[in-house]
Amino acid sequence: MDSTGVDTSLDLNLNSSHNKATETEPVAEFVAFQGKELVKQDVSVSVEEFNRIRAENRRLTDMLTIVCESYNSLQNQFMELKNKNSENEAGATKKRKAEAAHDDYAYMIGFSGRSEGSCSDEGSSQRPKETIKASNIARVCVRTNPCDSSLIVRDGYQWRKYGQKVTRDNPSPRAYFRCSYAPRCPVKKKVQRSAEDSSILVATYDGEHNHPCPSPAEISMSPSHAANPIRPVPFTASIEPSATSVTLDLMQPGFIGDVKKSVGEMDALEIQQILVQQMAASLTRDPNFTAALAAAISGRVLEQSRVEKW
DNA sequence: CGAGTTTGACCCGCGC
DNA sequence: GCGCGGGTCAAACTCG
Repeated sequence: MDSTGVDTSLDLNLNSSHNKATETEPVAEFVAFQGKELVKQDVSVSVEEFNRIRAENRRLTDMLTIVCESYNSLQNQFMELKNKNSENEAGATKKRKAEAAHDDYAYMIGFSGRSEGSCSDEGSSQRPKETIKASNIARVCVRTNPCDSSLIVRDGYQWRKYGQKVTRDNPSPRAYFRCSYAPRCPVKKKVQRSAEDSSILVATYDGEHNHPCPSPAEISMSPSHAANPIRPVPFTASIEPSATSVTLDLMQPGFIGDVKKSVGEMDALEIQQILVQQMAASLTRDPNFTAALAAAISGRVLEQSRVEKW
């Protein structure tokens, strides 16, 4: 937190004013004067501090209001899409186009999970090979900088790219990754930009890791990560100042189970609760977010105090 | 020099 | 049976 800098500078100013007084005033007068002055200074500093905290509190409240409004708007969009999707499912053909529409729906809400047979629409169109293998498919989307063309989704695991392909329904290439942390880990990951919004990366995880998450030390020991360091916490919130991307915390207790559950099986309240929990947990636990928030707030406070001085 | 990435070729399942 | 498209392989290449 940089906000301590504000207090330090204030203290230094106060001290310097006292020093000036001691140089010019006789001792007796100074003692009496300093007594009153100290009380005055304390009160004014306290009031200043109080006002500062009140302003900070007001700003944080405003920010919270904005976040809540954004969340509500997203929630409304999600409900609309959900309704639309249920209508589509009622009269939908089992062609790939319908499947793609369902995928877009999954993209919009940020994640989707499918357990085998839970999605009647997709289950029939899946290849048998996939149906057998894909007992645990989770989809995660991550908003990234549109200028950034790399198909890298930082989730804390070590991935080795083994292929890339341009698919028919999406102009952007799809990258194929295997978990390289454990030699026999069966997990695969496909990463592709959303066809509708190129700033959204859609990662599809296939399978379950048969090993514990890499520890921070192990991640940092890895040469590839030393060159391109990633945050070692799996699926944690990641907020980049340039891109302002938020990744849902999929390793939260209770979330994995929900990911495995089909979206259709989750009721609105359940989804809402999960989203709220994930948003709150992701924001509060991420040190980058708290640091960025602190920097922004302290920056504004400093700017305002400078303006007030003028 | 080793590990990771790129990319064209190949394999396999599905739909017609 | 054939063509299409997604997924995987593996040699060449890159980078630290």
